[in-house]
Amino acid sequence: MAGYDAAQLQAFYGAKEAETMDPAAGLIPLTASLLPSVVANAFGLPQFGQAPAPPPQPPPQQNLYGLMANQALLGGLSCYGSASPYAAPQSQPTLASQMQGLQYLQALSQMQQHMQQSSQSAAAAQSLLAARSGAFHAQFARSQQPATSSAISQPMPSASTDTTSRREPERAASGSGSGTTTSSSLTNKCPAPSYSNVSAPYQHPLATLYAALAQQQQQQQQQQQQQQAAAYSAAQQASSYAAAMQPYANHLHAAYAYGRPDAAAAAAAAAAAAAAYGYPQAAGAYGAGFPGYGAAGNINYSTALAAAAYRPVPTQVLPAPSAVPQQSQSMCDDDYADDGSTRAIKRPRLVWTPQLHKKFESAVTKLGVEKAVPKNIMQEMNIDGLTRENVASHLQKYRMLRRKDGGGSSEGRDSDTRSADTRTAGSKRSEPEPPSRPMASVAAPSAPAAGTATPPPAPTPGASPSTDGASSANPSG
DNA sequence: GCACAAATAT
DNA sequence: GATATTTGTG
Repeated sequence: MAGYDAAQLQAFYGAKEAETMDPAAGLIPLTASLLPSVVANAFGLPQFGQAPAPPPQPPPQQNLYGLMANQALLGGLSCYGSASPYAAPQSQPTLASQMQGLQYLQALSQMQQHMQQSSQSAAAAQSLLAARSGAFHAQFARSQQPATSSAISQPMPSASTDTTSRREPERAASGSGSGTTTSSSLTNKCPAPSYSNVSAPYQHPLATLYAALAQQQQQQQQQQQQQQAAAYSAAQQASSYAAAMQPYANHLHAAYAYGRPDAAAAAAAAAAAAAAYGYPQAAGAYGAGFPGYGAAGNINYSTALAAAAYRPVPTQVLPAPSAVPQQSQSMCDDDYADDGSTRAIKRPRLVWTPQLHKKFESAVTKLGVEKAVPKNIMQEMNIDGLTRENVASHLQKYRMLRRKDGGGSSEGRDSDTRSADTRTAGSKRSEPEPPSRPMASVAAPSAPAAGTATPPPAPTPGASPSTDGASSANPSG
């Protein structure tokens, strides 16, 4: 968010809220400093600093969301509905005619307080989160004995009682594992439709996941900085594609970074999550195992982990496509087109982590150049929530890089398999290109053995029920 | 419906 | 600008 100098703003707008501002902050968010005074002036309302202190928020209930959702970690998450704790308090019955404006100001005040408190108490909150998460996880594991889904994908039961209508990823219909997958799609990023019983803020489904990855990234960066220095240079020479993919090694999309650079909080959350869910933190999620970084020989690949690398935490599922979700509070504005229509639901941005990319590469290599089409790759990868579009997009980039790379070495594999069979509509641009090289990075195609043999180093947390129900569906088998 | 490339969004 | 999603075309 753009910051504005408080002094300048006050000088310019004649704001009288100096006392209420936090001088330490220096930069005051526009929404927290400028708007209140403007609104107040416009409506002839009391100034920000004169407004009665907002009532203390009721402590979050010991519900499932409360356990997992740490307010300190939710600063930037955009999925706040009207029931958000940041919403205007409903308890100032006087001055009815001015209440709306007043409440608005109070809401802003609260929001600012939250922002400040969040950053200050992040560490403390984390320890609490860790403790509670651990306790909860054990408890949940006990109550979910026959759970079919993984602890990663289902760290907590849905807050909504309606679990019958869930929106399967489109690939489910494409035949692979329809009905066998237990997790949700990437699109399930919205909170429960009913906030009535949820006092704690909604946790972004991807938050825990990416937080965990962030933690892993931090640890590994420290551990591997030295190795990478040497390995990376060597890898670059070996494969320009690997070099092109370098950003993956450290990539944590900002969109999922809680909206603010609170790395400490994220890391702490990751630690808590890792502890609670038995993430193999040592099994590098970033960098390690990514071909081209020297650790190729030691893939230490985990299907569950790879899946977790992007799979959301399905705290809630969307209504079935048939029942077009009305513009209810259950929907995030960010999920829809700007026109506000419920028609277009934006797909959450998928980050292709090194693991994910590795699996992608393995699938491509295994399938061969000819059969490496989005659908096949998707099935081969057998990752929950991954859509054909995701794969297609990545494949597009993958091919482009390969081409750009000069398409040198041809590992060939079964390139001879080229037959019209798979070339349904594609005969057109089957590029007379050279066989294509498997990307030196693929180096160890057999290592992960991706789709077929998955049994990876199970996290083996005493609590977590299973590594991943996904292992169930093995489409192309 | 699928694959692909280009356009668009973040 | 890089990366991912969406759209248009065959």
